[in-house]
Amino acid sequence: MQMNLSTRQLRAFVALAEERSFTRAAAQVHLSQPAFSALIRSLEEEVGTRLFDRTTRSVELTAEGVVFESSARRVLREAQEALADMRELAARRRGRVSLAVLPALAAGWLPCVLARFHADYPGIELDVADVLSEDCIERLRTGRADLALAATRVNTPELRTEPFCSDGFHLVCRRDHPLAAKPALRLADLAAHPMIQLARNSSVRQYVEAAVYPQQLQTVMELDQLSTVAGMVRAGLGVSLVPALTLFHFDHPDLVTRPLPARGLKRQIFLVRRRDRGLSVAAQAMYEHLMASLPAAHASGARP
Amino acid sequence: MQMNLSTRQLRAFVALAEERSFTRAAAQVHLSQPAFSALIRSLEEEVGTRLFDRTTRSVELTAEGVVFESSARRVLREAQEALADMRELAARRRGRVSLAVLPALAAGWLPCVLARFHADYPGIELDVADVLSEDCIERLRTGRADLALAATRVNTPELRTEPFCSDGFHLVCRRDHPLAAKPALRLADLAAHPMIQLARNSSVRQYVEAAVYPQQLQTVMELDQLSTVAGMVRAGLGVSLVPALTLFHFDHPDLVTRPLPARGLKRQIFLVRRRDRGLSVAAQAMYEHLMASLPAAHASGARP
DNA sequence: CGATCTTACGGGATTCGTAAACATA
DNA sequence: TATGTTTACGAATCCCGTAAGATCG
Repeated sequence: MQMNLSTRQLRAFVALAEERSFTRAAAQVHLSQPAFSALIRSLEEEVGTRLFDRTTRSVELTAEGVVFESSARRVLREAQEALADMRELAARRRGRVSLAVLPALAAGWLPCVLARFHADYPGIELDVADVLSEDCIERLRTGRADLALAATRVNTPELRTEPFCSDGFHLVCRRDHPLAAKPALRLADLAAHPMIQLARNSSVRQYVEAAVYPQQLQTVMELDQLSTVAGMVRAGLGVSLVPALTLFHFDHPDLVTRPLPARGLKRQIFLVRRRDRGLSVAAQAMYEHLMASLPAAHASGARP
Repeated sequence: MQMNLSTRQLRAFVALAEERSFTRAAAQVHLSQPAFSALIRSLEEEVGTRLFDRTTRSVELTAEGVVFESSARRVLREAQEALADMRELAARRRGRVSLAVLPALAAGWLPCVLARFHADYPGIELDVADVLSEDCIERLRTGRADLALAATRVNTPELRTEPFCSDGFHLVCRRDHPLAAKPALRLADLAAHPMIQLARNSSVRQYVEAAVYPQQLQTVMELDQLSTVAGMVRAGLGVSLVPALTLFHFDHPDLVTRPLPARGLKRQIFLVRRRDRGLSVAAQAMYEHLMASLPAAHASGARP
């Protein structure tokens, strides 16, 4: 009892039920009248009974046709809606993208980028998690994120990593600090000065420690939030070393930021995605948009 | 943006979503694998986007495919249900017939007929109105009845009448009445005896009056219900003249029923239906069943 | 007789299955 | 290399439109 039914048959049926004329209904569905007649006949065979009583002068629904009409209209409408929904997704007029982005990028660089994305695709919902690298990866793994911008390279069978941008480090100190005016600033110059550091599990800290190794820095304090770091530096407790993308935190008249030579100390930002499944249409649009919006190599960070 | 979508495509989609393998899904829908592949491709083109991420090793729904799946399943299910319902109607396993039948037929003859009909088509609902001829016709005209068995011939552009059966008349009297034993009973013999009559708007009364015209009968009483007539006759108030199909009302030891000669006094029962619309499948089945169950010409009426 | 549905039929597009090519683990 | 999907292609089928036929008012 394998049946087949097409929306064309249903459209023809509905048209005929409305027009009560093969000729007019055929025109409505852009078919010759005999072809239309055959279409109705095929539907009646499928259904197993006559749906219309036709004489040369009048066309009327049979009792069975009346019963079928409501079903036919409902099925047709739902099919059309389903298809229209899919086409909206395909046309990127609707959809949803979930991002997991390092807080530094999320606060400084991302807002303008997403604003432009939203202007291009106003119907696509955005879900941004501004979390540390580790959490970014976890969200990707559990499917809560489509794309992640994180600082850790992941090479598992399920995740795919590609370089996104690199981020030079800058010294942050008070305007009156000796290093603020030193001509050729180098990493080694920092050893003599007390440092305000970020927490050990932050990617920034790991980059810094790796860069000076085996040398060690004088850590006067460990903090979680960069805005707190800014306050401490302003208070003269020490200097700090942060990626260029986070410099907007230190945009203050009392503070000076000075770039360090990129070689040796440069953190890499990666774009990570799942390997097993492709990107949704919306996520693909986001991917392309992100790739076209790479932050300037040594940018001082866009302000929100 | 004229779209077309067939249940075959939806079945293929659902099969592939379940099986996650073109080969297995193709087998499930009885298609060669390449043909199946083309079917999926056609659906994806219709929808406007990829629905499956396929590598040679794995087939998975895309994000869009996941969205489509629920719609596809719903549309497919509703289409199948609609078609199954129609086939049940066509197979006469379900349906509904509305009859309008003269009370005489409805009480005496119809029950056995409908019992057999119901045994043949247990899924078809029956709606019987046991009303007088006039009402039968009215129900037909307003669409509340599919078929009517009435005593009046109707020849309008909307109704079609065909003879169904004829019904001879019988005298009903008490066993001790003079007419009970009269050898050759004739219509003229009744003139001398007081009659219990039915109401003037009943078809029986009209037949009787027409048959004796221009002669007149002695009307001692007019009643609406035959069972009341039976009581009156038993009480010795008079005799009565009723169609054979109603004789079951007079099945009593004190009463005698005697047939009158059929010529001159015989009422015709007609089967009436609408002219504009055909019969539903169920009504057609009923029509054929009724035609095959014609009451015996001079039957004394089947007992319920 | 006229308007309208059905049947007949030839041409063209679609779809099928087999076989070969291609891709990934 | 083996499994499984896509491509290639000839054949069968289906579907369309034109033209002729049938039917009811």
